[in-house]
Parts: sequence; C-alpha cells; structure tokens
Amino acid sequence: MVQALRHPAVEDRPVFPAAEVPASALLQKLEAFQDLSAEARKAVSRLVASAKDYPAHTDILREGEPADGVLIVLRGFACRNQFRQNGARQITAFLLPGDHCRLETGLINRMDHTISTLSPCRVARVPSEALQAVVRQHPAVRQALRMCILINEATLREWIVNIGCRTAIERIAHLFCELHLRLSSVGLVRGMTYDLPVTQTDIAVTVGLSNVHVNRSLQALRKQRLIALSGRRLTILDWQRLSELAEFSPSYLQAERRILNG
Amino acid sequence: MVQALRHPAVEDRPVFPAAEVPASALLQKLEAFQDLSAEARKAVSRLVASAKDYPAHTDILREGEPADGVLIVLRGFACRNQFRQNGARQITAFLLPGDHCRLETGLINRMDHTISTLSPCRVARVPSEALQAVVRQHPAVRQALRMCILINEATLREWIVNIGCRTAIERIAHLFCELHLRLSSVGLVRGMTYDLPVTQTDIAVTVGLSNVHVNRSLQALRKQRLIALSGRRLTILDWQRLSELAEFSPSYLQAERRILNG
DNA sequence: CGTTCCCTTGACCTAACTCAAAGAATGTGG
DNA sequence: CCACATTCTTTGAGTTAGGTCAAGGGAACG
Repeated sequence: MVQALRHPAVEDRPVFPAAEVPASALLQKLEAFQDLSAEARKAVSRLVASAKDYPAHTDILREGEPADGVLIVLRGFACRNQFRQNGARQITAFLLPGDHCRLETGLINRMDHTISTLSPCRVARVPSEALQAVVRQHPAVRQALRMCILINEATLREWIVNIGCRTAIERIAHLFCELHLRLSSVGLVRGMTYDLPVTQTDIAVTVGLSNVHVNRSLQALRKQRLIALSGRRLTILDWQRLSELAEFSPSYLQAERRILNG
Repeated sequence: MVQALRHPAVEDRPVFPAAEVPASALLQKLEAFQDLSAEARKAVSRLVASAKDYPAHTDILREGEPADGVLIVLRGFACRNQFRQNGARQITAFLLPGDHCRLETGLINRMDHTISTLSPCRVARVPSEALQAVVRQHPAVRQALRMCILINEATLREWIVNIGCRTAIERIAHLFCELHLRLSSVGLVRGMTYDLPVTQTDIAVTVGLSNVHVNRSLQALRKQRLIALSGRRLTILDWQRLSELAEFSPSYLQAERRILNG
C-alpha cells in the first residue's frame, strides 16, 4: 500500500496507529549493526518482556532518584530533560523506539536529570544483572549495544553544534532529518512521512528556541514546501533541499542512507 | 606556598610553567575514582609513555581520518571541533590533562570531527589492543575509565543545557566553574587560580557566542568582581556568587567538592 | 622591530524573545 | 453526542540579547 504523498493535503490519521506499530523496534535496531542468532533474539525479547506503558507527559525517572541498569523504549517518544531553577527546560535527548539509555551514573547512582514521556510510551526497565547476563552470552548483542552508545554520544555532539551555531530554521530542519533517519531505521517511516507526537513547545525546548519562534520557523519551512506538518504527522516534501538547508550529514548515525526522495 | 589572591592585581606568569606541571594528570584522575595498585599505575604509565608534543592550534586528528583506540591528553588544552560549510566552528568538548577520548567510531572507523590543540599539548595515542590488555589485567583501571566515559557524556548534556538555555554571562560563568573543578581534580588549580590557555574566540566557539560578545560578557564578570582574567590566567574571585549565577551544580562531574572560597 | 594575532571599543543591525490574545484542536464529563 | 475546559497553534506588536562590521590598541613572537 504505497501512499501518494505528492501533495501536503494529507489526511491526519497517524501513520502508525498504536495497534500496528512494528514489533520489536529494539531488535530491528540491534540487527542493523549485528546479525543476531535466534537465541540472542529470544534473550533480548525476554529482557524487555516486562515493559510497562506510560501515558504522555509522565516522568519515568526523576532527577535525584536512585537508578541502575538501562531503560529501553519500545514504543512512543520519550526524552531526557534538564531543568533550570527559573523553570526553563532543556531536552538533551530524544528516546525513540529501540533506543536505550544507561542509568548508571557512576559513583553516585542517582539520576542527574529526568526522563519523561512526550507521547504515550511502552518502556522496559532492565536491571544491570539481567542485561549483563545476556550480553555475556551474546557478544553480538554487546557489540550492537556498544554501537548504540557511540551513536548516542555522536548525537549529543551533533546537538551541541545544532544549538550552538545554526539558525532557527536550520536547527529544526536538522532535527527533522535526524528523526527521519532514526525512525526509518526502526521501520517507523512510511514514504517520507512519520509520526511526530510532540508539541511545538517540545521542539522549542529541544533546539533552544521559544515556542513562538518555532511556530514561525515551521511556517517558513512549509512555505518553502520543504515539509508538511499537521496533526502530529510530518512529511518531508523535499529531502534534498531540507538536508542541504540543515547541512545534515547522516554519518554520525552510522546508518546506511536509504532515503529516496519522492 | 599559599598565595595571597585577595586582589586581582595579579602577576601574569602562568600558574604552572611548563616545567612544573604536575606529573601524570591521568593517574591522578583515575585514582580519584579507584585505588590503583602499583602495577596498575606502572601499566598506565607505560601506556602513555610514547606521548608526543604538539604545538598550539594544531590538528591531532582530522575529520575523515581513520582512527582507533584512544587519545589521552597529558598536558595542555585540546578540544573536539566540528565545522560547518560556511566556516563556522563549534567546540563540542574540552580535553584537559588526564582526559581521554575514544576514537572508535563504530562501523565506519573514521573521525566525524576534528581533534585539535588549543595550547601546546602532550598527547598519547593508545591503540585499542594495548588499552585492552591493561584494562583486562587491571579491573580498577577499566572501572575508572568507565567513570570517565559517563562523566564525559554527562558533560555533553550539561553543555547542551548551557548553550540551549542560558544567557551569555551564565554560559561563560558555567564554563569557568566546570573548568575549575575539572582542573582541580588533576592538581592544576592553585588557590582559586588556573591557567586558561585559550583565546576569547575559543571561548566564543565553545559556548555558541560571538567573540565580541564574549569580550563584553567577560568585562561584565570582571566588573562584578566575580573573576579576574588576564594573560591567560583566570582567578575566580567569588566562587559562591559565580556558581550561583551559572546555576552550577557539580554533581555531573562526580567530583567531591573541595572548593573553598577565599 | 615589524608582523601577527588578540583584545577592546563603537555604531548599527537583526534574529529571536516576550507578552498578549484569538482561533483550532483535543479531551472530558454529563 | 454535546458543552465545556484545556491544551496547542497562530498572529500581532514591541523589545532585546546578541551579532556584524570596522577600526584602533596591546601584547607576543620571530
């Protein structure tokens, strides 16, 4: 069922209604880096079997709470948040389906920031020991997870560049390109469209702008026919021009580019 | 030899002339996290024995070059740089004495950014195998290095917050507080003074501002008697107020606060 | 002792912010 | 299924933090 997305006159239904979200994003992501044996797949699946559902805008782990192990997002968008005393907030990472984040904070095993959901999420919390066991038995899993960690780090650096020296439009364009690639690697992109279950204020807090200015920049992107965005569904109308505008070079995500500009 | 630093009327000699930089910053840093046996210390020392000296403003590793293993800075300030096509630059990390950075970039073992010196540096490049060997024999070293990695990551997040939602003055104040703590953990702070062998433009490129505005913000910090800065030597005159201004909370560095405000 | 790099200052500009309020959606309870 | 409440998005008007350009003054370096 290929979609005709030539015109932004799009229906506003989600691309992936909750029921038909592709199964294990986690496996899909890991297998992009390493072939996994049937047992490895099973072991990984068991790890996340006890995942729980969280509504949107809910804290999964608050700053100061003791924490250990990893958190794995299976469905929905979550994020890492840091707060300032004046109430200002900064999102320092998006956690998409298949993403994991380490919770070990070293000596002091307490969160130094908050992890919360942006949309409704399904999230597994995996204790260190369980993870260690799997990783010890399945080196391929260890290797794949290590790749994820490297990518996460490269992404943090890329975000610093984004916020540090790009204009408002460029920042947003860059974010959209990044999300496209990350989501497509876990099968959550159809054509050039993906669900972006996030408010404009969330985007603002991610790229270091005000919500008003994000709104205006989005309109500029729409006017230039680079994107269509409504009802929390984003379509990239012109990948070529959008990625050029953002100076987006996907190598930091270590993903093969399977972007075909429709 | 305690210094009288009540007045910013300071002599402009470096705090640590090249000759008397404290020996192995690396060991000092690792031992802040883990006690090391004599053999472990020796093994680590051997690892960095082949360090080379680089002049200021020199690329150690350029974007696109194949790379592997780790880089360990023993003396001087280095940094990770990312460039934009228009020539704009963003520093995404400071590499201080004792800091290391992984060079494995995963599948594609190529640098996705450049590492260069800010001041003259002594840097060791350690191949994976050599490091692996040491780490395998000395779990304490592995553990300490793991801590460093977690701290590096937390620092990246903190920088995103810094650039994303603080004012110019706050950003610079935050950077100075961070550097103070990091340098003091490797014995490179005397009283409240440390060498900051970096231009104002470097600072600008670090915190996402223009050099002109950094200059003006520095003057504001001086006028408020929070810092003294001249001849590449920084003195924090009022840690209390400076860290409050920056909303600096040192926990992400996992260092015991041994800050005594003179 | 000249050259180069760095810091400083001034004048002007603009990208992005704030405040405020009106429409759209979306959700909720009756 | 409708009425109400809430949360988002959009728009307008005015402000400001920080940028740009340009040029002079120091300090450092070969």
